[in-house]
Amino acid sequence: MQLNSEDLRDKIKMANLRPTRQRLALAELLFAEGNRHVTAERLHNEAMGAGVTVSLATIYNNLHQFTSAGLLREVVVDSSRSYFDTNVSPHHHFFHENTGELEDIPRNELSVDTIPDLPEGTEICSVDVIVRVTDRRS
Amino acid sequence: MQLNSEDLRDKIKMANLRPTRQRLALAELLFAEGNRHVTAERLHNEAMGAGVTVSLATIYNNLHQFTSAGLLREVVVDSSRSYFDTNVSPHHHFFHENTGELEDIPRNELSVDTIPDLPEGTEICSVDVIVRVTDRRS
DNA sequence: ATAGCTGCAAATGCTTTGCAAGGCC
DNA sequence: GGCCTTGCAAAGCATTTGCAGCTAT
Repeated sequence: MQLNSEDLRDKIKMANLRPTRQRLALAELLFAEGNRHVTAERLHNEAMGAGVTVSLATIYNNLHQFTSAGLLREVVVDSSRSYFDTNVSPHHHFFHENTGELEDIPRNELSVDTIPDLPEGTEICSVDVIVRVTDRRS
Repeated sequence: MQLNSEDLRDKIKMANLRPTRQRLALAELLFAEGNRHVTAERLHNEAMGAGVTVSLATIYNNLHQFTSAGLLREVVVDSSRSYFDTNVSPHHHFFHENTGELEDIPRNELSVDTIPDLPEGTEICSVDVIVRVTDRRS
């Protein structure tokens, strides 16, 4: 999944968002190649490193706008940080407790077999599985 | 699982913690009857309501001490709040997105069947499944 | 032109910390 | 007495908000 500037522009337009300088730069970092899992802070650092001037507030704005548009998915793994995943298809995660890194579990490698009876009057919104791992002998 | 004051005192002593007034009161609220899922704020409110003077800092101290002692388990479901579960045996959860309520999934009603290949050099720390539900038609 | 974006700084909300006073053994 | 606990207020952090100025269309 390799996207060029044109593709990114389209992707943003289809989400009814304006292709501003900052937004394009963030989209580039997020979607240009393969799947990514980022925190707001990390993305901010990357943007700065890439010579793009973006404020942290704008990072948050855009991450949430992308999420609303279905271009990103928010993953809750750590109560102190928010992670955003560029892979929006249903799948689960490994979370490295040591490094704070998030990694996809290939779709075919994990599935939830029995679906429990739901509480009265509710419907499933999503099923999230997080396999927390640590370095061996730590 | 009905515990009286003596049982609670023992439980606390076994965790190498002192049975102070606040700690006993919190243990009472948490462990006296059945399983519970609480946030620090909720527990604080309950304590106040029960006429027990406890500061929020002490609530956090004790929740973490109980957690370290294996009497509680922290569950990450919402990036803005921490939940503590009095059920420390392995099990999964329903999370009501509307109410912020956490509920156990009976052990036999959900299991993860295929275990994925772990990343190199890591070992499983825990497997957390959260079934997020919303009220029907919301 | 105008509706949407952006940056900054201030505000927020949950959680943690520092430290003096108090309580358990 | 000594050490663990507590409470308060202040600090910390990630995230959000208000608002004036900027920018796509």
